[in-house]
Amino acid sequence: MAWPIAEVARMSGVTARTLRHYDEIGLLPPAWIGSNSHRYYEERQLLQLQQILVLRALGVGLAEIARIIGDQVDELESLRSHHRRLVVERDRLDALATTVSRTIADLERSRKDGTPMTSINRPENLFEGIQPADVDASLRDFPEHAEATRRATAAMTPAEIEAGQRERTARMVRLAELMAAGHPADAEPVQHMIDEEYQLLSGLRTVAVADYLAIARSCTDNEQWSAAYEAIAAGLAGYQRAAMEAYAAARLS
Amino acid sequence: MAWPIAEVARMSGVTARTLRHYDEIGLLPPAWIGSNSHRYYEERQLLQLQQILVLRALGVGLAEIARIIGDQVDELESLRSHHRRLVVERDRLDALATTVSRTIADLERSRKDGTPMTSINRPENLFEGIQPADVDASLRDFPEHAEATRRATAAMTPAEIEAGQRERTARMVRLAELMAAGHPADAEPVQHMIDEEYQLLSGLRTVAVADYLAIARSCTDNEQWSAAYEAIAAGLAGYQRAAMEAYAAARLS
DNA sequence: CGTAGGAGCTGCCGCTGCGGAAGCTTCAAG
DNA sequence: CTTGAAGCTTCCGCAGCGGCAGCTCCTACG
Repeated sequence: MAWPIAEVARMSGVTARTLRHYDEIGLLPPAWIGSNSHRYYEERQLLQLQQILVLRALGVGLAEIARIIGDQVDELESLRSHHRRLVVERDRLDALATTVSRTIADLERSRKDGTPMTSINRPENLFEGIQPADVDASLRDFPEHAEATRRATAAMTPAEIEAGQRERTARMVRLAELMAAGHPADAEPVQHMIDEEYQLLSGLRTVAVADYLAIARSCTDNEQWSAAYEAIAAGLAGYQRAAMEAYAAARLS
Repeated sequence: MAWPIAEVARMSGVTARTLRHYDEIGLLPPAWIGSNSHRYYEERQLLQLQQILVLRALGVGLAEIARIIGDQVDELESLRSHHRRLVVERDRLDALATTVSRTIADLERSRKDGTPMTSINRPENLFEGIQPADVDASLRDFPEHAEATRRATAAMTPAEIEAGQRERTARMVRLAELMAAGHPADAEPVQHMIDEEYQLLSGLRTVAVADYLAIARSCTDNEQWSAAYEAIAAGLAGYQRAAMEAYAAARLS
């Protein structure tokens, strides 16, 4: 008992184009191919198609589905990791929605009052503030770490160093957005970012709590650093310091 | 005061590639282009870039950002609609995560007990159940609506009719998934789907509450219909009927 | 017996938002 | 004079198909 492609399409609710696509990527080849090169599917293929559709409805990617079908991985295990991804993505959207609604409220307020909004990233300041050199220059305040850092950066390609710099800048901008959105320094999304930073930092060098707090102080006290932060948004240096101190108090023994 | 592309990249935290891309799609052309065809950006462009990055961080698509920048639409209004999209997507992921975790629990249980799971979509039944003809045949039960429906379908192209059939099938499969996931018939996700169905139906023909309830009864009482439902999953016909009746009770005056 | 229509096929372009790399020019420094 | 850095354009790739063009093949109808 074999069915042509259009029949299968009608039965399963997907288009024939999709079935051809699944054949093309090797996810679901037909049972056999007629002399006129028409695709014919049998029960086994339909069963697999149903499994594919269920997993797809659960948001699992086709590549992942292919691995599950091929029995190379455990369905339960893969569903569990997929669930984790779903929850993370949901939380991200949730935080995003919160930020957006706060932005909307701010905009409405500033339209009514004429109050200007917190301005992020005046670029002329950005230009003055974030010179690549100042990251290195700031190391002078931590001579005992300079050596470790130098060794770490020496092992990196220029491209990696570039990328690191970009990421630091982007991170500061994101932090400024959170600040502008009205999150207090100890709010969850902020602390989540600070945690990421801490993980990166502790990957680079061993960092004691006292050292970490010293770095936090430098955000406002070190001229180069605070200039870089303030160039992005007024008050950002103090905000970063407060966030780091809250992080140390809450999560570092 | 003009900055070359790499400088802007370092300042803003995006790559030069991204800036070129934004130029390419017309989102952010540079202030001017040098005789060596190098791109140079000035303050105005940097300010726009910051606006772009903020909106992008809020998850707004580049096309939408372009319209906002071009002042063709109101930023507030567009943010509001974006917020709605975000919430919808978040809720979708939330429901998905719930379903996945339920699926995981079911799988774990059936592995321990050897209890079989609710089976969706045995395809051989699907084949018997969902013949395109039966949708038309079922109209015999509603002669007073047959004419209206015939007129509506006559105005559609064959491709649209095809698509409609596929969508109905896909909808039934989704409903079966919700049922298998353990949602009661009056649960929110189920009722949401039923509402979509109702909107589609009332777009096709005027439908009174009594008629709607008659249709609900047909799900189990009409042989063709119930066969189609049961072919997808055991108990689906009764589930659909219960969901429709709950919908009528809750939302139709 | 010719032809029209319908169902199938292959193959290519399009969407989003870039990343990555090849292969070229141009400019300043050693 | 040569090297290196920085810029450029152009193309391929990613997920998951949708939608077209242009071909073949089979059946039914006049």
